[in-house]
Amino acid sequence: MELTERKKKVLRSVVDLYIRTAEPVGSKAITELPDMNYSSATIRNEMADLTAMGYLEQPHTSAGRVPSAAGYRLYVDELMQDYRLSMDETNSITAAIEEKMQRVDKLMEKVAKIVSQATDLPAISLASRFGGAEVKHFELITAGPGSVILVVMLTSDEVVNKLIRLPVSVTESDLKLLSAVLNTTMTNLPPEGFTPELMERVMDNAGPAASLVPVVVEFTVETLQKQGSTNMAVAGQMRLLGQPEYRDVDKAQRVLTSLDEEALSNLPAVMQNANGTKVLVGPENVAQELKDTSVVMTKFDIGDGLQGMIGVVGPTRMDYAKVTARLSYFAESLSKMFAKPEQAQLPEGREEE
Amino acid sequence: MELTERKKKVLRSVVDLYIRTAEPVGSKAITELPDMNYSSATIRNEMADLTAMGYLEQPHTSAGRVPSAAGYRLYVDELMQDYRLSMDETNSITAAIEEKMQRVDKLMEKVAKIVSQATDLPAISLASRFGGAEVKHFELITAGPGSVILVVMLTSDEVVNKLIRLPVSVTESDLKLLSAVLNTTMTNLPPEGFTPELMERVMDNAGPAASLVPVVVEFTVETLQKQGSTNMAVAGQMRLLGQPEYRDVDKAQRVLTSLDEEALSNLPAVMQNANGTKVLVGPENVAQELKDTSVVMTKFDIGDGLQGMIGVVGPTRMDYAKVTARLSYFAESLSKMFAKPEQAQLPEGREEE
DNA sequence: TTTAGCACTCTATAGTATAGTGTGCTTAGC
DNA sequence: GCTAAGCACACTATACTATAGAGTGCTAAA
Repeated sequence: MELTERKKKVLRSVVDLYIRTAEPVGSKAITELPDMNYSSATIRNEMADLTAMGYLEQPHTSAGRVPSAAGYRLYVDELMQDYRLSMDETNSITAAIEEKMQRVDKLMEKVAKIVSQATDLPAISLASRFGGAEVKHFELITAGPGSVILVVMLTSDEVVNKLIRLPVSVTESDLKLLSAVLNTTMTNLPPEGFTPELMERVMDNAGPAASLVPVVVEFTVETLQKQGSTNMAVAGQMRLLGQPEYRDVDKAQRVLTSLDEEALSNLPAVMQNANGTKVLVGPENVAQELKDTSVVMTKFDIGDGLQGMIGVVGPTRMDYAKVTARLSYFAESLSKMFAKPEQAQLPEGREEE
Repeated sequence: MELTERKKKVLRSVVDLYIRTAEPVGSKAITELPDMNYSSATIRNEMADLTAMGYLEQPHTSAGRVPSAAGYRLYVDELMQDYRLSMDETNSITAAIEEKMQRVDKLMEKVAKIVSQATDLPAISLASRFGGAEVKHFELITAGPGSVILVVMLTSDEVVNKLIRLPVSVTESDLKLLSAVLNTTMTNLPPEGFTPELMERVMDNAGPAASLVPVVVEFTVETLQKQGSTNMAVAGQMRLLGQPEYRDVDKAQRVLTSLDEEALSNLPAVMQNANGTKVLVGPENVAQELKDTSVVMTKFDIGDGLQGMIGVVGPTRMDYAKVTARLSYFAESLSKMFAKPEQAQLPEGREEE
């Protein structure tokens, strides 16, 4: 059977209506739409065809139609009308983003919160690093008797520090010597490069401050390894409860629990090669718990080896047009913000507590 | 009417049973308990008395009894049997805690997660600072052309840093001069001490690196102000959905939303003068959304001017004995952990991204 | 090709009957 | 003066039935 223009129009109307009402859509409701000058019988025939083609489903014989996963897919790919963001919406998104954030994890939390607010759905945001960092520069500073501050600057221009307490005091010149040794031998190395042999060699040359070396190495390796990790935040989980398909507490709990348990960690993989906004309709989701749920995701650029992603989780019957529009605008605004040099303070280390 | 021993025993049994079953408790159920050698009629009389005294409530004429808020209060204060943690429980709690954590906010997240797991209820954890910090030491380090790393050590022994980018290069000796000036004039000051006049005076003496001063001051003041803030984490919100009293999605959503929106920020105030574990039964809660909900909280010591608190939110019909036992054990273990010096690495600044 | 008409299916809702649980009260026993 | 047994009464939860309403599919006519 061929998918005529009129069939597409009917399908779009069904999806639109179903998104609005969450109730199965009958033929009469379609005829009442403006721009639909056919009788309900005609629409019924078309709907019967669409059902046969797999785009619609019938909960039971005498109910209206509901879009199938394939129906949503077609809707998202071809039929959906672009949703235009109102000035109010863009303004509030922009305002929310402009608040400066200095630490990636805090930023991700904030972003997830805002996205969730903007879409009234649970939102995920994550920042993953591609390519590991190496150490660019070591510095050791005296900080009172028995205390030394280690400052490590990475190739990604992030700066981390650690307070080291010693049983004995070391002089400033001892530290200077050690710093020099560290900077000549231990910079520009991947975490695997910090072998016991290297450490031994450094300790032999490090002079009186040699006892510091193991602590320095341990901290550095740990830091480098953490560089490869992903920062993820989930926000607004409970907004899912507002959706009629989750009046069933058990169902809601299943989905929400899976959101919490980082079953989402495979989402970045899905986005790897994708560009722009990606929509995963129900069964297209890998995670079993999300088979009944749709995910909309989009990438944005943080710069400095960081790849950001924001996404939203909701019922398959979510307002894809609105959600994708907001998400895209969001991603764009974020990318722009990080491109502005005076705002791009992000990877500069900043410690709160 | 007097509250005889037997009445207390009946009340305790009713609360215990109701906690277990979440169903109104009838007189027959009580008689079937071991150690209850009275007929149902006698129990009925006692229950009628307890109802008259306000400790029990009747959903309707021919239903069993349910504890009132006053009933729970009495139960918590006097009747509750101490719950003994099993080895398994203490072990799993201890194991969970021993994982070292370096940053307060991350630690609070982790703690909230564990507490929620241990109690199967939503959990809150927070760390609030009493007494503001001041700057103990400034240090400026060159980090390649046009980049300077500012390291600030606070009186609390926390270390924070910031990468500053400059349009011009400054020499190491310029930075040394500036560091010295900063250390003589701007240490041991509260945030209000950083007046424009002081800043001007410092800039006059700072030599070629004077342009750095405004950035340094802004960052320092911001950091000091953040010291006073509270770190808070909520975890396991969706566990509330497992409780039968929250089968009603709307009710669950109301409570969960209030958990999210930091309506809990006044909880620390409640704990201020309290010692040990504190239980807030339903209407004793200040927050309107929690009137139907009980909160159990306890304090723990992080040291270094930080006060920790963990708490759990659940239906008034929660297992107070179990929850308070676990919470107290938790708090104790955490306090102990922070008291051990080799574990107490917490306030030593550590930056991830 | 479209549409009007109609019989049919299915659901949601209200109303009714019934079994079961629990109470309060009265009365009898210790 | 307690305690217990018995009984009428109250109320809920559950199943069952009837009914209205919405929507369909099919047929036949325009």
